[in-house]
Amino acid sequence: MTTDKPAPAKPRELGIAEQVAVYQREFPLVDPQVETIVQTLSRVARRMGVAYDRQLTVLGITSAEWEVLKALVVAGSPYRLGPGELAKRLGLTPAAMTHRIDRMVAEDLVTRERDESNRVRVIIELTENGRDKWLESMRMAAVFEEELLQDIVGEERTVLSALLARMLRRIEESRPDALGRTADLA
Amino acid sequence: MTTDKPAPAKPRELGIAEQVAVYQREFPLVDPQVETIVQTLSRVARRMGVAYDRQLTVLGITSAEWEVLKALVVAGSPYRLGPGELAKRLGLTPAAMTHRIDRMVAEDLVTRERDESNRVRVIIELTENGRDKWLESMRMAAVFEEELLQDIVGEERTVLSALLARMLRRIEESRPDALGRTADLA
DNA sequence: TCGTCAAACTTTAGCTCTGAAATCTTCTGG
DNA sequence: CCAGAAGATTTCAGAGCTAAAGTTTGACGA
Repeated sequence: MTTDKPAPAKPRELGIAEQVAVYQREFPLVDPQVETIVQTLSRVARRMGVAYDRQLTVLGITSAEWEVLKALVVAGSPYRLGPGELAKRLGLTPAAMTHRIDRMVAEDLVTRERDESNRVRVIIELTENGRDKWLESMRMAAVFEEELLQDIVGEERTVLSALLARMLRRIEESRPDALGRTADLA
Repeated sequence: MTTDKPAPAKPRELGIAEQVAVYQREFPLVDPQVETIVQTLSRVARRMGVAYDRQLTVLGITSAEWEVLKALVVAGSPYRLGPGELAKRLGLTPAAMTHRIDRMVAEDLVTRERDESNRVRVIIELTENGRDKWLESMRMAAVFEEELLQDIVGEERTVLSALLARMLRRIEESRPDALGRTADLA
């Protein structure tokens, strides 16, 4: 999910086929089929991000805030986590988490209170409003996603799912430094 | 392509199946198959972005800079564009473009000179170094992408390509406001 | 009972990237 | 020759983030 909201001007973009043709022109080694798949997948993901952001804007929250809501929902009832734990799960520093929580408390998305059993700790808890926002975001996303897959029907969905899963497995099973290591690096 | 470089801590993440199971638990209306496809696609795209960023780091450039290099390469030889035109193509304000170009000139990725035939205009031109960096980024990306698709062979690539293209078409052909419009919005 | 240390969060300072608006330079048309 | 438009840059301000210092609270050995 992308993070920016203000769009100063919409960027011009080539179609996939044109884009791949340009890459071939400037870098003849590319495999057109591979490049087409990769470009299409990236672009679909980007468009999805834009759509989600627009939906969140309707709800009056940012994608950064949505990530926190999601982490709390995923944690399950009673939807509580400490700032440090949230920071770990979101890949942020504790400082950034503090600021993000500040905003979210002000917007009544979460509450912040000290843990009375161990007063060093702080408990961040989802509010009713915060949970409602998350549920509504899921409702909107479900509508969007069903429309996105409208032309992919029946068995095709199984096929698509399996192919994507294989791509993901290929990335995840490689050690991070192994993937994309170029033997012919300048 | 994501924009951040410094990773303060790697976020914890559930597997796709677990993630979908959690969503089902908290929001029973989700279609597990749709959600699996969407989550997998998003995650593959995210991993790709991380991989590209790592490669660019090796080259010593940021993804913001890479976008400028790409725009110039796409424009074709002699790889020249004005700041205003670049800003339009990247979806930035001219001010942001000026700053970005400042950095890139300092790093010998592009040159900035006034157009002698119309001295209001400025010409940004790719340097040899800038072009080399872009070519090298393509070389690394090609290796990575081929590995990414290693388990998808022969006819499967055609199928995957077609399915993704259908998804993209579904997004692009909808008017922006139509996609994901929720009739049951609170 | 203390004193010291560690843990968890917050605060502060500084950085990068961006947009809006003002400014500067140069060209063009009457 | 001047008014105004076009194009780029400068200035100012805001959002987010990190690193490092600071604060509060709990744990533990002497």
